[in-house]
Amino acid sequence: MSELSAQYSPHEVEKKWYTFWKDHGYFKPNMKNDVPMFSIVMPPPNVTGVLHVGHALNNTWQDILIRFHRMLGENTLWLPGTDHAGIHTQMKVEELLRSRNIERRELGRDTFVQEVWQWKEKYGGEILRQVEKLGASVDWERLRFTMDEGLSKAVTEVFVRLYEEGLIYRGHYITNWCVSCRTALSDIEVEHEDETGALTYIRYPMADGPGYVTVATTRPETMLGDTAVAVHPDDSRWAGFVGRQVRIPLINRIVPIIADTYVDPAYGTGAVKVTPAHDPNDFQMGQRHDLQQIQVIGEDGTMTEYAGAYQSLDRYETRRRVVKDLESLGLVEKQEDLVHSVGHCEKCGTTIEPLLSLQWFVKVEPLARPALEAVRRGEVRFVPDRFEKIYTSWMENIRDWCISRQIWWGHRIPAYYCVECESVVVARQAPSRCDVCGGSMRQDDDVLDTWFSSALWPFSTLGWPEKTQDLQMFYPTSVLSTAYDIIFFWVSRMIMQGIHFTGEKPFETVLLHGLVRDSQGRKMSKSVGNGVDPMDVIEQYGADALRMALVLSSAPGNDQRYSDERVQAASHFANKIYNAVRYVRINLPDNFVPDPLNLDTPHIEDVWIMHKLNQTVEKMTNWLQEFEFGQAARAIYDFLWDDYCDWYIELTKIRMREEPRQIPQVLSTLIHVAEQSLKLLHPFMPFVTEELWQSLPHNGESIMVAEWPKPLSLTGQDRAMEIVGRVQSLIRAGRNLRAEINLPPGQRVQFVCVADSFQILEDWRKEEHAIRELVKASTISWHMKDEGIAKPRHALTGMALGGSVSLLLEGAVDLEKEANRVRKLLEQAQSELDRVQRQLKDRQFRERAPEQVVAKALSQREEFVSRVMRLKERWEDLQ
RNA sequence: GGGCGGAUAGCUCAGCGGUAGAGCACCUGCCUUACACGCAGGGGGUCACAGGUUCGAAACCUGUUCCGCCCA
Repeated sequence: MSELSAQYSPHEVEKKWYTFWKDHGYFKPNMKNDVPMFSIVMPPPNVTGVLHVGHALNNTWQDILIRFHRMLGENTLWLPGTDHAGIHTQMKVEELLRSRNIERRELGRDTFVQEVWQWKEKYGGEILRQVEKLGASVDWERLRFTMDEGLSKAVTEVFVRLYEEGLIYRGHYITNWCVSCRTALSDIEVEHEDETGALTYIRYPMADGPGYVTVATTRPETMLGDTAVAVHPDDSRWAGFVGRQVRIPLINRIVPIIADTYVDPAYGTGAVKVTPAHDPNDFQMGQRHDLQQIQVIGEDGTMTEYAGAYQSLDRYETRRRVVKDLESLGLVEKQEDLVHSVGHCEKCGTTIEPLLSLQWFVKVEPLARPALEAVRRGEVRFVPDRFEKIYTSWMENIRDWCISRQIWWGHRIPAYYCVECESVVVARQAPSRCDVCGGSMRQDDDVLDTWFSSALWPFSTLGWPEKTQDLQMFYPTSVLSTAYDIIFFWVSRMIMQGIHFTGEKPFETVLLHGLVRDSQGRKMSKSVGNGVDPMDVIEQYGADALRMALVLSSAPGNDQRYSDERVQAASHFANKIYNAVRYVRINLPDNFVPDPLNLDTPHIEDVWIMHKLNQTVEKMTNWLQEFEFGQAARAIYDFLWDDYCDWYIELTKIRMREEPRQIPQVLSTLIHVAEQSLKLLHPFMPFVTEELWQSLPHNGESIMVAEWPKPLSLTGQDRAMEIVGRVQSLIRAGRNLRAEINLPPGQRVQFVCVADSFQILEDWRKEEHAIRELVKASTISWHMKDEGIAKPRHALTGMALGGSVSLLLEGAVDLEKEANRVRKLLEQAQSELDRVQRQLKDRQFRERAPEQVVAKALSQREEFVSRVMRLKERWEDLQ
């Protein structure tokens, strides 16, 4: 990049370094056995997807961890990959085909699946290219896809073993059916939303006498499939009715009245209609009472032949007609508005139809028990830990998992049925003939839930069921970083399958991030159109800025809002450090070789900045280990901007001018601190830090494989902090006085400084040059407080730590105004003094407060006492 | 109905036992040869409410109100 440019432009830089890193193989683990291991498997995004801001945040977090641990010298693996996303991908390709007027069923299964593969090869890499743009330092040689040969083998292996262990079974049960996707879904793929519906009270005439039973329902159309009416056995209102029969109107079926404790007597009339084929609770009642199951709604959401006159009508049309027809028979008692929870398909939003069908299930409870234990014992740790409770309560009430999906794209279920005798074989290899009768075998048409293969991701990607070197080396993985909304879908299932099949937990830490919302706090969504495309942001501000902005406003488990201003601020930060390094380089003679740092007789300013750097190193190392990325980012941001740029660099300008002999020492410190802080910043902003690190004298090929900074041992750092602290305070007070009367920055004026002690006077005078330049003084006269110097009346006086400073300017000072200003300062100081006095007079405080707190109060008292005195004197002088 | 999270400066958020912080926005003055994507200075907050614990509470405990999420 151009030497002269005063502005940092990220684009060419980011592209250049990613290629450099990749070509040098830095993304690969070092495969050393004698160093700690650190591994992450990337949560695989959908192949069909494009990167959203949530991915950007998650991948930034992972990259921070990976780069940090890599710089610590650990054997570090970040494994990338994508997920085949069964239903989603199938829908997408179907849509594409439809635009060419082709229906999936016309093509046939094999051709369609080929189409999807072609689509995947062509477009499926898009999201990975975006991950690259973000700067993710993943090992591309280990890229995996859930439908790769090896991973598919793992899926078959797991299915067969679970089946053999009796943990997978097939049966007719009520499942959540999406009439639009035409497939069964698991319970957690259903999203519940409150909707206003009508509660219809329907009279079922008694079949064996006069009268009727009134039942209430929100789904009147299901009455066509009713096979009983149920009441609570203890409900006295209905005591005489149990065992009698009613006639279901419209369909004219005679059904019994049964007693079941499931019925809530407080709800509706206390009598409920029972539709075993269309409601999960009714299904169970049906099992208990051996009721008939009559399916009146079909897979496509229209009525079946069992719906009589309503056959082929849409389910909602049927609802309207049934109510109308019942009304004309005088059988609708009333309709009430009712807000109730309605299930919707997570993928397409269609209202779920509970339907009786033949599906495969995983018996989850035996798998859940050890998974629950592992978390309870702390082998798997959630960050933040409150999510452990959410995990636990879900796992404790776990229900069986419907895993078959009536689609074509995915892992086909390795179950084979004999065409002749209907025997079932579940096997790793397709059997050629039926064992029982020798008939030919047909494979199950369905595929597995995508989450079934995702559950194996931490070990299938490393080669399981083979005992590969990768599996031995990198499993269990170190951290799984993901959003809290897929704890049930994914995290819990990985823990279950991981423990069951490898005998070990799949990861040590589950690190959870929140949702990235839009600037108004709304969830980003395609339909609202409020989504932010990270690629646009990168285009505008660079990946570093996006990363830094996301990290600065994130905390584990918390939602955050995306804001463009934050990204802007982060890009300004990139520009700031670019210019700081530019300053260093401009001052660097050709072929300058930094001196080894002189830590024996160092300059106070150097010790000060080195100590501040040490503190930053310590804080950041701790915070990164605790996954507090936001805190760590803030620490380096503040250090570089406030301490390094605003103070240290400004001080070096003066020192290099006033004390040319020190130039090599100054430059060496400037370079050292820049280099170390670039390393600290590197996990957050990899590109700009590499660019700048390379442009300074350095050892090694790349900052990304440089060593993570350690605190350097120093001497005299406490004194340096004290002195520089006082100097800063004095300079701020002096500048404040100038601003008070709007002095032009260039105009030099006289200052008088009065110290509370000789020590302080000495300390100030050590930094006399710096003070003079930074307050733009023409001259400064230095005094001790009791010297009895002539006190100039035409002055502005301000308070600093350890003394006071006065600006002398004949004619520019309004004495009355100054007296008022001093009085205000005095009042302030007095009230602060009172507060500390009060505290120190309290015996309880002196006895119970920690030593440091009392010491601090004591020194504050000292400071305020003398400040009050100084201000009093000054005020009297002005009278 | 159960559980969880949030309520702090105009906005977005950090702090989570020792005198209230940042970024942006606002006001004043500056193109001071690293940076105007900047510098210096400034204004602005009974830290939702009510009790309690403590020498000391924005922070810990209890309850209340509002907002959001998850589960049933």
